[in-house]
Amino acid sequence: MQVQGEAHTDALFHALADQTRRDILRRVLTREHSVSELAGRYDMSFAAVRKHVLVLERAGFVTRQKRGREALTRGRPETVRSAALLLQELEAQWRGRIARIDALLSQEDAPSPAKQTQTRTDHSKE
Amino acid sequence: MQVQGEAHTDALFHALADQTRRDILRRVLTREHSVSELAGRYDMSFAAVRKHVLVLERAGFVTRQKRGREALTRGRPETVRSAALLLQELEAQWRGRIARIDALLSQEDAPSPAKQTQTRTDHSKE
DNA sequence: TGCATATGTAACCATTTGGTTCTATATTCC
DNA sequence: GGAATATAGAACCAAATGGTTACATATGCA
Repeated sequence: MQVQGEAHTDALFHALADQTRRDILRRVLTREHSVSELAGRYDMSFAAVRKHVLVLERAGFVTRQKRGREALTRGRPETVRSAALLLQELEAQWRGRIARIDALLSQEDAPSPAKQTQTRTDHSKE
Repeated sequence: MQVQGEAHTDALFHALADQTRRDILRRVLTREHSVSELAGRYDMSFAAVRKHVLVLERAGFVTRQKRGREALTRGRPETVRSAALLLQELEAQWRGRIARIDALLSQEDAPSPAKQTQTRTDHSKE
């Protein structure tokens, strides 16, 4: 259970909001790559690719481990899963709304006690 | 079935990479809100909130519908789900790797032809 | 030892982002 | 009609982003 905080969530989705980084992440989830090996795949400098890897690392999507003169990068599937869970919670938010609507409807079907139905309710806050 | 393209995926995750936008999205998934109603909740100008809503709209997370003088914003759960699916595909990428490793291992268990086994692969963590 | 490779880091630059204020337009209501 | 409300949009600004080049350091190897 992590609770990581909103700033970390920002970092998570920011890291995913770039095609190159998503591509790197795909590769390193499949197997380890050194930065220069990754850099060879893209039409940009080594330094640019290294920065992308850093962004992924700060977000927790990859870990790096020095191995001789190279630094091997590998993806962390747990972090991918945690991001997926965040989105599933968002979906749940919506389902909650549907559930509330259903509840209201079945309440109407029922013999309805003297309860003044008052469906407006204006939840101006929350 | 969408296939939306990488630029759209950038927009999807970029939209999610901001706490205020995630919060707005949660609210409008629960029920419709006008922009000014949303603006009332945050410590920033109406114009700033309106821009956030625009970002969500361009990414396809919300739709807006003019209703008299106000523009009601509501969340689109399909888009949330499609983003969640993208992450699940990433996870699948990783599972594919595991499947390949398993295949290699069971190949070893088998009477193993003259194949030079080469178990390197270094699972240093996990 | 000395050279080639792999990485780390800094300085720099253009563009984008996330906010502001101000102004304009549309709609509701008295 | 005219005031109040809701949205739209422009101009502006500081900070972050995504790239570059240049240089420094560390490791492997002939």
